[in-house]
Amino acid sequence: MDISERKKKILAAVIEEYIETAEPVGSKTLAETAGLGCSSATIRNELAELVAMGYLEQPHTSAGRVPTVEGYRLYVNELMARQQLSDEEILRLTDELDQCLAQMDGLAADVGRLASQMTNLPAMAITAPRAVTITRFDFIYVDANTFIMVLLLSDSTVKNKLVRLPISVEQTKIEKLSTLCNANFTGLTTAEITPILISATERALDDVMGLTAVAASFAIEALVQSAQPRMTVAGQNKLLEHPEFQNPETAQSLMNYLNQLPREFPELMAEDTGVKVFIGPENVSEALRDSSVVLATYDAGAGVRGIVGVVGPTRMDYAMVASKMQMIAETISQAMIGGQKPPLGMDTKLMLRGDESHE
Amino acid sequence: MDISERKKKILAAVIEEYIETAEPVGSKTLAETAGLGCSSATIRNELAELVAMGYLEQPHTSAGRVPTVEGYRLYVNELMARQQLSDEEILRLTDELDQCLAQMDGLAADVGRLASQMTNLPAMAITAPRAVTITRFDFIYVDANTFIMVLLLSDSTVKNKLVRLPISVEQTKIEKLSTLCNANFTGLTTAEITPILISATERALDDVMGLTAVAASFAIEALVQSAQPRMTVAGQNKLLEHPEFQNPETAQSLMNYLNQLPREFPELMAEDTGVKVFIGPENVSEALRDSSVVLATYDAGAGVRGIVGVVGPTRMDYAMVASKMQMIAETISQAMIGGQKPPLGMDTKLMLRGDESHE
DNA sequence: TGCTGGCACTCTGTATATCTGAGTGCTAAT
DNA sequence: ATTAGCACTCAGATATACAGAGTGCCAGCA
Repeated sequence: MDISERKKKILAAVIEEYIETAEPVGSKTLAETAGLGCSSATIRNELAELVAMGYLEQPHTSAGRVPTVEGYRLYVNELMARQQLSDEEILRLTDELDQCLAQMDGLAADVGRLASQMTNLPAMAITAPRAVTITRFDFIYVDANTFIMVLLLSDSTVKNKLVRLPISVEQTKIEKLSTLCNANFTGLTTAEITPILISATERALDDVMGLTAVAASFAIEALVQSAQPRMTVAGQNKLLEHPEFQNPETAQSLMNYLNQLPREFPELMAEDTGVKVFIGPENVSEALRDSSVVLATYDAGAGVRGIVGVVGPTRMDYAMVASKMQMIAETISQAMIGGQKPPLGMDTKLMLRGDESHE
Repeated sequence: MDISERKKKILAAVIEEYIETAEPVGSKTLAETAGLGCSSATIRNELAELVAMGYLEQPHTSAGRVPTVEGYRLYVNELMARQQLSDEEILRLTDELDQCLAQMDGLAADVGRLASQMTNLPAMAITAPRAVTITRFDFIYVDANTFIMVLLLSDSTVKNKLVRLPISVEQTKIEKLSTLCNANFTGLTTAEITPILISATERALDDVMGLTAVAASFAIEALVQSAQPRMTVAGQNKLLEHPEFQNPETAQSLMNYLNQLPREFPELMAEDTGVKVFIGPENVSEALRDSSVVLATYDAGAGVRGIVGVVGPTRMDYAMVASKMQMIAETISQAMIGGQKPPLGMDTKLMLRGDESHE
């Protein structure tokens, strides 16, 4: 069955009104607010048909109409106008992002915080790094009992560790360790740094102090850590602001879910880019069946992908949320790919200076 | 006025009962459960006196009694028996701590998570580092356009940064930069690294590329970052489990407070060591007036102090919470001071190995 | 054929009245 | 001092009445 233009208009009006008020919306208010030139009776007829078509429903015989999942879905897919962000918002957004891009490590947390702040909803952020190897080992000899290990990873991040030894060791030994590590352990994945390889290295170094073991275990730790997606949840308090979570049980179950998310997030991992909206039961997880999730995927360069998303009531301002999430994702992608990786190297001001002097 | 032994017993019984049930407790239940050999009428008389003394109160004429702040205070100070932790709990605790001590950086977050988990309450953790200086600069030359800066700070942490240059630079230049930085910027606080000093260094290096600026700004950034206390909040979802936060508004205001805590936490900073209990209005912050806070201070070595605390209803199991917090604080202190700083260097297993070979 | 005004009907949420029971304070007896 | 007993109080639960928002449908109108 086809859906007429007017029905679409009415459906959109119902949804937008419901998003604002969280109350079932009736024919009368629609006739007054939405500017379609017809009376409440006509609208009632249309509403009845929209109910029959499955886009709306009534909580009970004499209440207004409430959107169904199908209604929201239609709205999100076809009807809603993606909101234009105000200049002020865009400014604020880029500003905040600049700050949080300053340190790569806190990225997940900061992006999440940002998304939560902008949408007034709880947000989660995941950075999903790809498999990584060690590009280069360096050992800085501090004193006879101390050296610093520095690892350059293939994704251009650097890890370090201060190592204190219970007994002294000569600098030449450390230098030899460096040569061996660079020869034996670079370019390898976690699995490829085998105990056999380690003990071979140990023999080559004539290592009685376990130096190789320190180096190797730190290398593996760094690789594992990099391979581990960082996940954070921010702004849980925002949940309680929405009337559908006034019931403490509902709120609690969702918060509990969010708090244990890190362990089972993979289901959320969208494969392709862009903004995705999951409405109510469209969510895989049981705990999200009464909520909606908006996810945006961003590209952090070097094949690294991240996800930032928010959770809220099915009645959420999809237009607003979706456009903000898209904006966040795009800005991050641009900053991290287009911007020649400012977070890793130097600040842009300096970059410019360098460019000028090169000119 | 003096408080008799029996009154103390009754007060403790009331509080313990109330902690369990969250309901005003009456004379009859008291006569039955608490094993003091007297009838409900006697207890009624005693209760009336306890009310007069300010340790208990009645929500209304014909309800049971509820502890007042003074009642809780007396209980916490004198009456409660610090709970003995079970072996299983101790084991679990030390186990978890071992894991989270592995990386210093996540310490605040992990300690918070741990405290929250063990007490079933929202927890916050703060690491408060003292002022720090740079002990040593190292520059690792990767290729003509890239080098890694490594800073060893006076608190034995290491910071690093990968620097990508828009134009090439010779290794000798980097080496000279290293010498100059070590000469000019080590041992200084943020304030002491002045623009004058920086530009002097710039001239000495004949620096047209802004290398000095990169180095200096990273140095300052590292110092500032170290000086910034790390604060986290964990387990906010636990809040909703307690009946006093069933009212969404109460819960929300407290959660909002917790979420913005990082900006105004200093008031919480207890000056001296040990476990502290703040009951209801004893808290400085308005938002905490209806809740209680239990704080434990731990010593992370090198003068670094941290705080871990939980927030909950005034009706909380002080005995349980206080002993667990104390345990957490003690374990961390021991691990970080007694244990020769395992988080910074090598794992203990290795340490032992080293010791043996030295023997 | 499609729109509209009108009317009877339905149903929830709120307000009001009633009831129940836990718990008290007090008094008189031990 | 302690206890048993009794009348009293008050919050919370249950039941009832009420108002209002919204519907469905019918009959009249363009």
